[in-house]
Amino acid sequence: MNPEEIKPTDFIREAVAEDLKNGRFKAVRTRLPPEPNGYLHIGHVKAFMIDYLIAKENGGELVLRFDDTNPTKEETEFVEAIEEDARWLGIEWVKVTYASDYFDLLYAWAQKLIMAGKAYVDDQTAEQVTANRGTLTEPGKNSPFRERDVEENMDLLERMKNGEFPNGSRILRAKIDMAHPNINMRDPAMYRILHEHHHRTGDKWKIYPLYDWSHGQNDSMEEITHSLCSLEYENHRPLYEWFLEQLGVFKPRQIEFARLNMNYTVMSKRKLRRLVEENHVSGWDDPRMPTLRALRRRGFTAEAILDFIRKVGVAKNYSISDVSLLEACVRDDLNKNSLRRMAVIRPLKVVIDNYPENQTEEMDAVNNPEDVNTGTRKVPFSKVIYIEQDDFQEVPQPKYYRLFPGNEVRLRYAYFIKCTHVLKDDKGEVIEVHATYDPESKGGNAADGRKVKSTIHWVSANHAQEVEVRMYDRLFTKENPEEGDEGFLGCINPKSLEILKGFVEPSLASAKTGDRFQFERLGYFCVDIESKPEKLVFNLTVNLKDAWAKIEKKNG
RNA sequence: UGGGGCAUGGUGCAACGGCAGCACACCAGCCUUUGGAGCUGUGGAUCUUGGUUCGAGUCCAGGUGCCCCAGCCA
Repeated sequence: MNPEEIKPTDFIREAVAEDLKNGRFKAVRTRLPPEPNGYLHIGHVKAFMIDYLIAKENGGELVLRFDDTNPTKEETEFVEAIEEDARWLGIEWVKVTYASDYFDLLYAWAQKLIMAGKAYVDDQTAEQVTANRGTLTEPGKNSPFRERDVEENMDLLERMKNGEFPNGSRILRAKIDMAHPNINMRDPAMYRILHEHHHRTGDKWKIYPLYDWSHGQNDSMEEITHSLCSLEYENHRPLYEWFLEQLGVFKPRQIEFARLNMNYTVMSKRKLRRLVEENHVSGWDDPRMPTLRALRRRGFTAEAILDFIRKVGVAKNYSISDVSLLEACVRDDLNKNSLRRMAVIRPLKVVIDNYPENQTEEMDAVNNPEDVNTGTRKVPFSKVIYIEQDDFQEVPQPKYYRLFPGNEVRLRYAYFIKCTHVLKDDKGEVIEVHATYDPESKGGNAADGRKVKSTIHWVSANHAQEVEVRMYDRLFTKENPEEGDEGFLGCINPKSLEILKGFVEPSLASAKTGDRFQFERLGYFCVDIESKPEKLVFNLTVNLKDAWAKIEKKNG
């Protein structure tokens, strides 16, 4: 599926269509404004797709603009990572720009505002500025420096720029209204002094613009028509528009939507960073993380993620999407598109007593029942096989119809077998199951037409390859990890990673990093980046739906 | 208590004054060489109180609940 096939309708698309119809804008240009200070996660995808698709659907353009106004936090490393992740999603842009590309012009615009008496240099300390801002219910107080004349303001700003003053000693502020009910309008800061090296402009600048003074102006300079952002910027829209009106420049339209939240995970950069830095996960690409690199490593496809984003929709409601919808999307994609293989991840040995000692047969197995074009393969069968521990019960629970003493089941693509007896160790654990097979049932159907209730998967002990299987579960045990006293670190799921040694059929020997398969009756798996030909490593992407697990749960 | 925003099944999103619908989840059945997939079906929602209207989830008024804003972060 191509991203452009995803065409939902929503209030933003309606607004854009209206703007085109009534002539407010003649074409559509949107921008993607990531701050290069972290890796992209699934929450970003929603915003990215809104920006990308709305431009695309309207025959417009998307600009990828890195919001690099804070040199203390941003790094080039993230610029590359973000571009790579966005490309993986299939997003296309007409050009890459940086907020820092516009520092010179922006400075000139600030001077323009000073000349118009709309901005001033404030010498108050940060504490004083805060104290004089007022509160939610009380108005603020004017700064004693608010009425400085134009010449002095121009001179001071120039000297701030040249590095004559230490960090924090002065700021440039817009002159609006200290009594405004919207706190963002109480003479917001435009420039702060920061003697910092910038990843692109080096040491040229000693002052850096703040978001409110940079973003809208950059939008205007690039003639962005629709500046789409999350709900928390709704309070900033009056300021966004004020600057543009004072300047008398091209005025884009800002529209806000609810960002993506998901249960059983955390999305904030700060929290994700803690997970990494405190070693709760192995890194930014640990398959349990919600980052795009992690999801990719885990085996999620871009198509599945895009499908999820489409199904989640766009609205202004604060909402928390269900991670099970994401899982449903990836199952849906992988069901249609992944090759089936047999693997046993919790092995139990089965000896077929009446099968010839040194015989091997090659069984025909379907590669993907959802896509006959993928053909078949051969799977070796012999006297000793492994089956899943779950597929045998010495004393069967109600409704359990897999293997148990006296019961007959089908070995997928092989024979019917019937359990005769078991061998146990000192502790009474079943360590070996014995069975007999029906030679007349080769391929999986009995000559006399009798039926079995269950089909189980298997691998031939002598032919199987031992592999590592990493079973993942949700990183947190609580739907909302942020709530409660212990915080998100207090509800990390101790079983979010389980490393198993399993056996896979021989055809998997040549599997390469990134290859995806369905291990029949278990789930979808992806070859990990740490996999080597002599030691294959598979990650669980998502399990198959498990009807038996539900019955078991109901049974208690 | 100032300002801005949002309230529809369990979750997310539709319905633009005219039979409240879709997806995921849930439940039941059919089918099945994956207890997968597929197919069929059931149940379940308009925050509240008034008003306008032949008719209100939608319009109006009041109430309630939740989210955002007092960084020289974005």
